[in-house]
Amino acid sequence: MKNLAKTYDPKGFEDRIYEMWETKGAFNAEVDENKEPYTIVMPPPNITGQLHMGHALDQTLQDVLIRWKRMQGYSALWLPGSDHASIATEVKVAQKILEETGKDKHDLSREEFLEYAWDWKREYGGRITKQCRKLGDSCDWRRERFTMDEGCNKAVNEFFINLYNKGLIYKGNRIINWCPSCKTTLSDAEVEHEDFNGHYWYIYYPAADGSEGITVATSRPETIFGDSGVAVAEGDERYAHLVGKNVVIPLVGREIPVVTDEHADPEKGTGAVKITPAHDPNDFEVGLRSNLEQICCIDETAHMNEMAGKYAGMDRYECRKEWIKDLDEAGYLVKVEDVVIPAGECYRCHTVIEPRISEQWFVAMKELAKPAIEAATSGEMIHVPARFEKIYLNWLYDIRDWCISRQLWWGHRIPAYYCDECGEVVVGHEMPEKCPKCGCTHLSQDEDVLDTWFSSALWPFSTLGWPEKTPELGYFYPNSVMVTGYDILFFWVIRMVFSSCESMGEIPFKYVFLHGLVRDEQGRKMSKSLGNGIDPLEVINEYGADALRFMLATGITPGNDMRFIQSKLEAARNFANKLWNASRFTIMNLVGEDDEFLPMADEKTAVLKDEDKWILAQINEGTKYVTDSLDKFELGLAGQKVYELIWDVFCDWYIELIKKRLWGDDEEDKKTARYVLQKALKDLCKLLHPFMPFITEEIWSFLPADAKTEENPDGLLIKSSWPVYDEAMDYADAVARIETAMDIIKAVRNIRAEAEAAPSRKLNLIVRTDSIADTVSAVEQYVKNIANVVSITVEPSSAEAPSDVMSAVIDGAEILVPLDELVDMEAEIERLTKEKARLEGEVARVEKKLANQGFVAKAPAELVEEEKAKGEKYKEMLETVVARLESIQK
RNA sequence: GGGCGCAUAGCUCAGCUGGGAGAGCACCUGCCUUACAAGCAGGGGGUCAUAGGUUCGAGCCCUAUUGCGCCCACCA
Repeated sequence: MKNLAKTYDPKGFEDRIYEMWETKGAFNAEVDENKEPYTIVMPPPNITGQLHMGHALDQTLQDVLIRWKRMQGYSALWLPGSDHASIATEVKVAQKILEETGKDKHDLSREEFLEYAWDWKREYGGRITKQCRKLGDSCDWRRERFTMDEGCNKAVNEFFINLYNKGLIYKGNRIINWCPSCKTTLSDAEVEHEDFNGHYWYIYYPAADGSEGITVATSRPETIFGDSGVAVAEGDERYAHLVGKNVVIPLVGREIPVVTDEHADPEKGTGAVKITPAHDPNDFEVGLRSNLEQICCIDETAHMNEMAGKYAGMDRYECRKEWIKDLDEAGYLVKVEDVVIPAGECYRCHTVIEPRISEQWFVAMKELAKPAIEAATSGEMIHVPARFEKIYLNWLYDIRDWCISRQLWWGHRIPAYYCDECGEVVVGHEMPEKCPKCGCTHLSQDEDVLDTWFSSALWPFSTLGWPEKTPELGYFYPNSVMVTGYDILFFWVIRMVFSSCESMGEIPFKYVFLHGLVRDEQGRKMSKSLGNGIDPLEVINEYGADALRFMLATGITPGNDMRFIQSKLEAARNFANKLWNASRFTIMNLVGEDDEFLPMADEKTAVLKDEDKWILAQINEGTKYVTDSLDKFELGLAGQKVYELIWDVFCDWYIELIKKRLWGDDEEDKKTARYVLQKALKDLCKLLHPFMPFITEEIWSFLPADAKTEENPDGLLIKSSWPVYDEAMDYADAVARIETAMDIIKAVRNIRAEAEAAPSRKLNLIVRTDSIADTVSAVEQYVKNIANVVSITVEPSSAEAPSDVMSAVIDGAEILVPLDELVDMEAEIERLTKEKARLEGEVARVEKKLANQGFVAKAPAELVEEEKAKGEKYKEMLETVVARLESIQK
């Protein structure tokens, strides 16, 4: 008979479903003025990478949002792409060239190298986007972009030229962060600060005139060869006699002036600080103020140059060792102090940064930062969670100019051209025919490329066609939300904001939804070097994409790191299995021998029973909760709620409540039962679909289709509509009756377990009640069906009770179960005593609350009433338990 | 030096605007009950890091302390 496969095996359908979606264009988003746009552009993964858990988390969150919004009727665009990752790719390609040909990168011409790089891109660039499909990403692949494709290239040049023409991009000789290993400059954001165990070496510089010299402390003695002065604080009497005079660099013999400068702090070190303008950002500033020489002594590979005399050619650290030894031997090393030294590292290769003076391109940030600050402070752009706004703003308040030129080949070449004759700089889309200044026809383009983040900064609008005024740009911009890790807030988010404000005159996205890192089971960061990374594809292979997605999206708090917990993954898989089996049950009861659907009621003809109303009410409330949670980006809460609705509500109760009806002979009622069963399952599939798209679509294909619409001619779940909360739904009475039935059933189960009465043993119940006799009669059948009860006798509480019974008390009634030989009076007394204590506690708590004048006077009246009602309820229950105990003890 | 996060059941974590402590896993007991043993039913387990404070009422708000982690920063 037509049904789902006997066992849940995601491998059996995930790929097939994805292919179907793609074939049917289910992810395609169009400019449609009849719909509201909803846009997410995917943070472009690096073409060098493989899909890792970070991507899986990032993309799952995006896919949940985009699928949800698509179902809500938005024209939901999720635009995918990849990043050329300038440094990372260049390093990888260079490695490959070395391995394959034994040649160094510089043995090749720029053009030859780039050919390799493009080959590499063609071969591996699509790797991640292929892997994304395994995750179920519902991207509009027709619109896939690459940061170095023609359009992005154009956007980059346009942006650069605009900023240059406004004077916001300039070329300057400044001290910059230099990575001696990647052999390129880095922006401040790309430098990570680490603490190292180091030393202060105190070194004596004799005075040139033979008088008392100066001792300075330094953590980097190898920079002494680049010293061009010693600074002391103005008015520091210890050194006043030397200000304006020279001291001599020991062993080197070069004379350098002693100057006063605000940078020198009498409290620190010896109060005198050596100044190396070419290798320290502070010293650079001091040098400018006192007009000191900029002497470079370390080359771009972090080796000493000719300024270091006999140490020339040595690695900076090797030199340090030798140099200190020599200074010590010559008597200039005064003392050594152990100390923790912070140092900057390259964020890619972790080599210690060497500050160098160099002519580079910069973006002037002060003005550009203003609208980005305004975007956040005005509340126009919202950070989720809110605490990141402060971090965002602090960075912007202290922002420094952004060094954007990189000494690499792979990237966007800087659109600046130099006249070979007069050196005139021309910035433009193409190389000019001749120099506008001297008319020379020999010009050459700047050799450098731009920081990778310069192009990704334009991602929210360059991907939609900017600088062209495309319909897409008009419709899908600004983006609705940017979903990304908090670790790239500075690299990327901030730069997108100011770039967008500058180019589009508008913020790039309304919400910045930041998530944390996926850590390993021990809480460590997943990293290549630790080898503790977990491959999402392997997880998908074993557990299915749905399970992985569900694990990643639930049980998390926005902005917090999460751990990859195996048992959580299994729980998610088990949940999928549960839904699978519940669906099999449903389909089994909907489909006849002939594989056709059995007759079913519809919304109008269904005659709903209490449990039908109950499940519909539960799903209705659940829909509101899930929708509200998603609105607040609380994906974890939303997912948890769907889990409860499916497992605890639908499977544990509703299916049990209607089984006998489905198998009975009341044909009319069966039609209603079938209708509600499939309606409930379909709504639950809708609510779960953003989280577990594959299994829900597969199940959906076996269920009776909702009317196919023009929007959704294939009747796909992915294109169906999100359930809407129905405020008018009022099934309170039915819900109350079902809850009473559940109370009785639980009481019976409890007693059965306690008495170790076999599930097969049929029970007779006595329900003693003075208040809810009608309700009990109304729900009798449920109790009989589910709790394996044969008869229920409803009596007033004054009636005589049989002796060999076990009992339980519920709100409004006492449940008695005659169990003859199984009744263990001692156990019964113990249980009742415990229950009595619990109820006494409850009563005491309520009474204390109500005796508190402050509570009665100040708490909301509704709450006070609620407490009173509870008090009554517990008192009544307590009385019942006490009476039972007394009667037993007699 | 500045800023932030986290401390809740044995483990991993939820707990939204303050109003009777939750989940999953693990553990104990009983079940192959015709959707599901990746399951069903029942059960045990928490002074919500510590000390104060605000409040009728605090896991949640305020202050301080302790421990762990993270981010930023040009200390010789």
